[in-house]
Amino acid sequence: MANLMEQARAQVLSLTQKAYEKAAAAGALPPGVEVKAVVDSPKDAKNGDFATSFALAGAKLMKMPPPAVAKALLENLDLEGSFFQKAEVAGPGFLNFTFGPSWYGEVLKAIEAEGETYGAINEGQGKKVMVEFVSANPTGTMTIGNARGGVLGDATAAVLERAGYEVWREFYVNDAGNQVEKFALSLEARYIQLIQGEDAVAFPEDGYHGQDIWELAKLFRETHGDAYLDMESEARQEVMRAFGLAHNIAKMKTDLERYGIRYDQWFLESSLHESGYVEDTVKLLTDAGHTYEKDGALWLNNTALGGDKDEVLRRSNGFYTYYAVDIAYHRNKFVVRGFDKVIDVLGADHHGHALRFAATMTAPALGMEGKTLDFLIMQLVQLLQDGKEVKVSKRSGKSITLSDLLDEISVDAARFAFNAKPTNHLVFDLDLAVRQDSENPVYYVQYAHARLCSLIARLGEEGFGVKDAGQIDAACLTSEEERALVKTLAGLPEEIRYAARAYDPSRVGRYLIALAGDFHRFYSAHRIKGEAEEVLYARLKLADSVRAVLSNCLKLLGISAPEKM
RNA sequence: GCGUCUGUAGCUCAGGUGGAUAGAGCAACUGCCUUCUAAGCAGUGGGUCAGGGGUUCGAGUCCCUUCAGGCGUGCCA
Repeated sequence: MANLMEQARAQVLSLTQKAYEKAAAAGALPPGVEVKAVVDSPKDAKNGDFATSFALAGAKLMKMPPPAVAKALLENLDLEGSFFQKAEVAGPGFLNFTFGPSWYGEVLKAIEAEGETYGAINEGQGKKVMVEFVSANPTGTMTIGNARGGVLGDATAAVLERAGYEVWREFYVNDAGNQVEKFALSLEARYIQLIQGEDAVAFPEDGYHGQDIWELAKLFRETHGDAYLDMESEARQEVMRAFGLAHNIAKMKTDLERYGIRYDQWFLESSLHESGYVEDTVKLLTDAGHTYEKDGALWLNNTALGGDKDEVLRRSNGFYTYYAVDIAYHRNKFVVRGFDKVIDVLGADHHGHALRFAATMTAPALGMEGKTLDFLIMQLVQLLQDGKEVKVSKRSGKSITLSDLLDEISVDAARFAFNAKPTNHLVFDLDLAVRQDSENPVYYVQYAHARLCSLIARLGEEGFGVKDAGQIDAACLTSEEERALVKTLAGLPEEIRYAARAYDPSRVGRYLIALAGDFHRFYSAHRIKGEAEEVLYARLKLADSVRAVLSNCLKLLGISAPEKM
């Protein structure tokens, strides 16, 4: 798991520190000064591959002008045995370092040695982390918002795996509670209306008005006929609820699999009720003095735990609230199943809940000390079609569903587009996503991969196979385009680290665009076929490394890497 | 009101712990295919980083404040 960027950065720091000590010993700089220096990668390639602000940061303490400090450092700098072949003073006092050929060779060796797992780091150290995402209500179909949540959750999980965590993907199925009752009532009403006409029975005021309920009722009638018409309402609702849930859950599984998402577990909310775990959890909080009774309901004293308001746990009608069940569910995740870290991917309409809930989880009675619960809150998706906003609303039944979307655009395009930004407000332009041309960045990246495959195959036909990294001469890779390409390749492990820390897989998407861009520029500026053999083999190896990394990262995001386009 | 997210090019967005001349894609315009895939490349134009203060060698980035917008603030989930 080589992270050559990190190693190089550390080298700059230690080389500079040694140079300072040597200069101080020689009397060129004042001794004993501790400098908090920063090493970064200059935007402009003219300023080298790495730069340190050591002289700028230390100048004041040393009571010398920054360029003079930098000059003294440079005079005492020894690059022997390092990745660097050159250092110079520039600008207001930066010390700039330039890579030598050995470093380029090392990068290609690392990619070859690690193959499909190149970029992997061990930040997670095998810790168990659960990513819970989508968890759409089984009372309806999945929306564009779920499409985004699906990609965000799945790609975050993938990035965490690459960062060394043991990841579990989970879908929480809300197959109990108020919404499910409304769902059953709505289905029942539609069923009766189908048989006896729309005026036969009133549709529940706060029921689900969507077309999908009609279709579900029709399906029920096709399966069971009119036999349930004369049944007692309560029993009929129970049958219809079970029928509707089973159908919708199966549909969600199918749609998500089509979208490239597979879960380790579909966790049923009802199981928490059936096992008595909700009741036990509430009792735990009550015994610990976190609750009180008011107006016939049982309340959680959440303000005492740091929340902004109290929450009802058990309603006056005796039913537990979603809030109570959610506490039980999270206790199950951490205490029963032993996850060290849990990430919940939620829509922005849940962020108030997330803040309150985080406060609740600090209650010592729940036994979650040392555990981490993080929320990944995404802003809602704004859908554009024909340049106008399409309102997404489940209640009106007018939403565009995930399966509608996948009928329009490819899984690759959808996954790339929804992974374009971290969690903030996202504008999804349907017309743009549908277009299969260069305006769509996914094709820019895939095209680079296809181009490479074709190029390597063509050379192979002519007898030029890709050589081992140890057998090529990396010193041939001297042009600006080649150097930029290798540097981008070397940056993947760092990119994975940042993406994993920030739960931001969109970084990988942007990395792919950058890498594809570097390759296209290289391809336009240089040729491989027909060059002198040393150069040909070095460039061919570079090309093959780029191909491997593009494929690797595309697959990480659940996007295909086509060999032809 | 309070909480929270957001405000960077005409549009959509990047900009680790503060660093050199604020970037990319799209859109507009101009070039480049007898040579490994033109779904590509090169170039031109485009900015009060929402406004105002502050911190310092140095601020899009940190602090304070004002303004504008999304979401939340249910005995819903």
